[in-house]
Amino acid sequence: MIDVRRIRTDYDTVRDALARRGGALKELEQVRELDAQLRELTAERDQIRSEVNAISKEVGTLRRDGRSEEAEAKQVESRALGEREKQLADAADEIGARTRDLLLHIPNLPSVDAPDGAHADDNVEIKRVGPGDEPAAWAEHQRVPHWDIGTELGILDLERAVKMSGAMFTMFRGAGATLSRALCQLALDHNSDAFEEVRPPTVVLTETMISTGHLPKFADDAYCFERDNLWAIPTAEVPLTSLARDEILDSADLPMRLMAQTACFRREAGSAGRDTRGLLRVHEFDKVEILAYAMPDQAAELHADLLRRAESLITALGLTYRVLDLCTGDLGNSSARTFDIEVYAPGVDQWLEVSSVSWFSDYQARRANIRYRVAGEKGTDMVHTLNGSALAVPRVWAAVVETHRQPDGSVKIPEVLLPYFRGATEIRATK
RNA sequence: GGAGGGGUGGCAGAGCGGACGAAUGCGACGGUCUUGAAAACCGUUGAGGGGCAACUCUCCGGGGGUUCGAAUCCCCCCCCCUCCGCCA
Repeated sequence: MIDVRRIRTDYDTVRDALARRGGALKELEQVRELDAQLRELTAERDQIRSEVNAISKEVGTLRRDGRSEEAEAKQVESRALGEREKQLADAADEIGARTRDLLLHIPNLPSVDAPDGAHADDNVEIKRVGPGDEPAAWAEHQRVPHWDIGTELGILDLERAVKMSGAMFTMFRGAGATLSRALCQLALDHNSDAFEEVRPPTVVLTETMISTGHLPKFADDAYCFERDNLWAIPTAEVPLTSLARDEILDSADLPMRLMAQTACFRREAGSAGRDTRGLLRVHEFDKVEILAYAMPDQAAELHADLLRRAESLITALGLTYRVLDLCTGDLGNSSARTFDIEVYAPGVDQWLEVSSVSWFSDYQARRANIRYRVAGEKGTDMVHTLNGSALAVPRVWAAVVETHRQPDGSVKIPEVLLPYFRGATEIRATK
């Protein structure tokens, strides 16, 4: 949520910032109008409440002194005020609810540093490591799509996954499952120097989904257990961000860094028919997420650190990648600035988004009511939240298998993963 | 799932219709004392909204109700504890 007070006091700046990402100007204007009404109503309501409170005190005194007739008269007076108060309160509640609902639908303001642009084509590539998608850089044996490699080596069983769960569900087998697990473990081990490992619930309440900005706007993208009013998380960002919900953190504990490996569930409602083959787009996948709560002046450095950490994993796996600075038009709803990491998968000849490293400023914190206090100082402020995928399994799995495929059809296991492979150094067909 | 007990400030814990934003204790902070510290003593100490301010409103798990007035009474829900049942 953006701050209503900013809408009140700095409307033009807010409007211009929002305009840069092409969003919700109508809602913004409505919020401004409703907020003005709301303040009038609550001021009047509070005035009446104040009178009622004063009268009630008098009634108490009069009754104690046995002057019940005078008390009676005061009660009648107060009763009349009470009716007016109720009208005002109802009106205020109604407008307050509408304001909040609008506010929940307004995206975050982009950072001044985020490049302008309308869609993905306008994202700015700021870095490229490895040969990229130069055709000459890749050998023939690396030009095999991962689903074929998976079948050849018996490490990917999509057919049976579909039998169990339907299209866009996956199953790794044998060394393929080991690879999946090894990737997660590598990511966790790699960040254990600074991040607390968490194993959160993967099914959460509606309120938890609202905090991160995944509801109410994007309900169609998530799986819902209607009978129990629970949602399957699309990313560990959801529970990890709610971990501190409604809490006031001590500045000494900031930045607070958390990481978690979880399954992630996505309905991919808008993308039927796209990337249907293989592991490029699936309904359930494992991911290691890294996340931080910070004070505003710590945020920039943390954002850079999260990106560095995500990059170094990709580098360690020997993959080619590029980093994009997302333009205002392509920014996620809650984000102020996002860097995407895309790895190049030679077998399918595609750049695959494997990590989004985002800074949410205080947008999520305001939704989730997460504040901090500086010891000895008065008052509290909203924290900033940041997060990124350290490693998302299926796409990285695909890129690893395609990149490291050998001329004889086997897949060489990257050195950093060897500790997790029980002595094996390559993946070969078992029969 | 069944029966009973409970949810109050950073923590512990009183209050069960008016003087309660809430006793008391602990903790924390400031001061006195001390070479320094401890102890003792004195004082301060929740969050949020509106208002230039004076000031005012809201919050005692959540929501609704009764009342001139609710932490206190009534209804619904949630959570925690104990016992029983079931169970990876």
